[in-house]
Amino acid sequence: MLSSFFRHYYHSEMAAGNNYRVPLDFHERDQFADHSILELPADQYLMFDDCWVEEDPPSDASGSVQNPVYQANEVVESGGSRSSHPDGSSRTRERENDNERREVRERVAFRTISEVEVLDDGFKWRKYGKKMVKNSPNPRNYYRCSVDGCPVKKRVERDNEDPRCVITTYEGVHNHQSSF
DNA sequence: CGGTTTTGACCCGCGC
DNA sequence: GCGCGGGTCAAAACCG
Repeated sequence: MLSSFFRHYYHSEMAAGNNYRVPLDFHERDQFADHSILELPADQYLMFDDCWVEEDPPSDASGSVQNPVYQANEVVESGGSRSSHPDGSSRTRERENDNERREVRERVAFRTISEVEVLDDGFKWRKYGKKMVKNSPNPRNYYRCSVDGCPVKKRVERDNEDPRCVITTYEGVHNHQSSF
């Protein structure tokens, strides 16, 4: 399940007064351009359906929660069954037997209005690559969680159209706590 | 000195 | 097979 780092991400960003736009159904596409985008004001919380159940539940979510949003797909192992998805917002991609290449892979992408490219989300990241992307003057940066054995990766790039935005994509689930 | 960044090379899947 | 796009490796440079 998506875990606490998303929350940290949001909290830190909200503290900074930023707005979010969350792409839906992200994992189906390769480009961001086609995504349907949900915008939310900085004072609203997001909730990824089952994601923040573990540790410190909803003291914060209590209020208005906007529904959201996004949840990525195939998962597995380790968390045990994923709950089926409530509102049909997410894709269920039935890949029938995909050759057991099941790694834990969950992906979430955020588009954030921010001057800074790397936002502090409570985790330590080590950069391992940088690429120029097609149709964009901006490079894309690849990061891996510094904690050893942790499979989480993230990629950061500045939005092509609307350079005020930074697109951050997280992939995977941390196997440890954040440093907060 | 240990961890991180940099950066070109490499690798892999896909379409032609 | 080849080229292209996207993702990763790894060695050297860098930095606290």
